Amino acid sequence: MPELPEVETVVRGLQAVLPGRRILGVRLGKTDFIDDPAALERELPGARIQRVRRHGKFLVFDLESGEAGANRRSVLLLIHLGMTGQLMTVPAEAPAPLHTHVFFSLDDGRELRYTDVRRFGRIRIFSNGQADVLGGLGLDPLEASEAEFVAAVHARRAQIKALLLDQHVFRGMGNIYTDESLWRARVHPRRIGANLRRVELRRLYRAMQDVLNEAIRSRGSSISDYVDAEGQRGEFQLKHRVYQREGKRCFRCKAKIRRIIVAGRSSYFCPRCQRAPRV
DNA sequence: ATATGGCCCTGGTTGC
DNA sequence: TGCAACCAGGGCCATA
Repeated sequence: MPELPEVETVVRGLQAVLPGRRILGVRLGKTDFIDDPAALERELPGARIQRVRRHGKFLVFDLESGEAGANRRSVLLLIHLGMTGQLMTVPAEAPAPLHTHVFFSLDDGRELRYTDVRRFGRIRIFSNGQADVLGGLGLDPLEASEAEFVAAVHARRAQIKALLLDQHVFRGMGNIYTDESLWRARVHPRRIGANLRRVELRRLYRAMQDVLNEAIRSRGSSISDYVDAEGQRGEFQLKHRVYQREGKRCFRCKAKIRRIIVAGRSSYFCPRCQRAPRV
C-alpha cells in the first residue's frame, strides 16, 4: 500500500504528537515480521522519542535510550509498512483491531500501534545509532535535482518502470505513483531508461514530483487498507488517472487504458499516449 | 546488469 | 451457495 506520499503523511501525523513522549512498554503479538523482537522489549522501554522522519518508504524513529547520564544511547527504530501496515496513536483503552501486533505504550496515556493484515511490513531496531539498510537506498524523488534524475535514468538499460520501482535508484516510488507519473509524462513503462530522450526525461521528472506532491497534499491514496496516523483515509485515489483503470477511457485521449505486467507488477497505461518501444 | 518467477501472508473480488 | 482462481500501495531471493 504505502508509497512515499502515504509514508510521508503518516510521518507528519506522528511527528506532530510523538516527539518528547517516552515509551513505557512494548507488547507484541505475532513477531515473524520483526527482525529481533527481544531487542524491542529490551531497548524501547524508557526510551524517549526525539523525532519521526521518513527515508524512502521507511519510517525512522530517533530515540534516546537509557537514563539521563552516562549510558544514554541513541536508538533507531525502523518501520516499513509493506502492503497493509498501519501505524496509529490511540487512547490506550481503545479496542485493538484484528491483526494489531505491536503496542507501544506512551507516557501520555496513549498507545502507538502497528497493525498489518499481511505482515509484509518490517520492524528493525539499531541500538548503535546507525542503520545500514538506509545507506543503500537511492535518491529521494522529491529532493533529487533534474540533473541527478536524468543521470540516474540515462545510465541504465533497464525498463523505466523497473528503474522507478527500484529502491536502490529512487527511494519511495511504488506501483501507483510510477504508473501515474509515466502516464502524465506520456512514457511507456517498457521504455529503456537510456533510450529516453531529453524532453521525455524532463517531463517524467516533473510528472513524478508533481504527482508525489499532489498526493501528499491529498494525504495519500487509500485503495483498501491505507489510513494515516489518525486513522483517516487519504483522497488521492480519486485523482488517479490510470492506476486500476483497465478498460476505462484515457483522461487525455479517450483510448482504452490497458494493463500489462512490467517488472512483475500490474502496469496501467494508455496505448495511444504512451507509445510502446519497438521490440 | 537485467528480467522473471516464486515466496512471504490474509482477505476481497470474480467467475464458473 | 460453494469454491477455486486471481488480485492487492512491497521486497527478497534464486535462477537464467
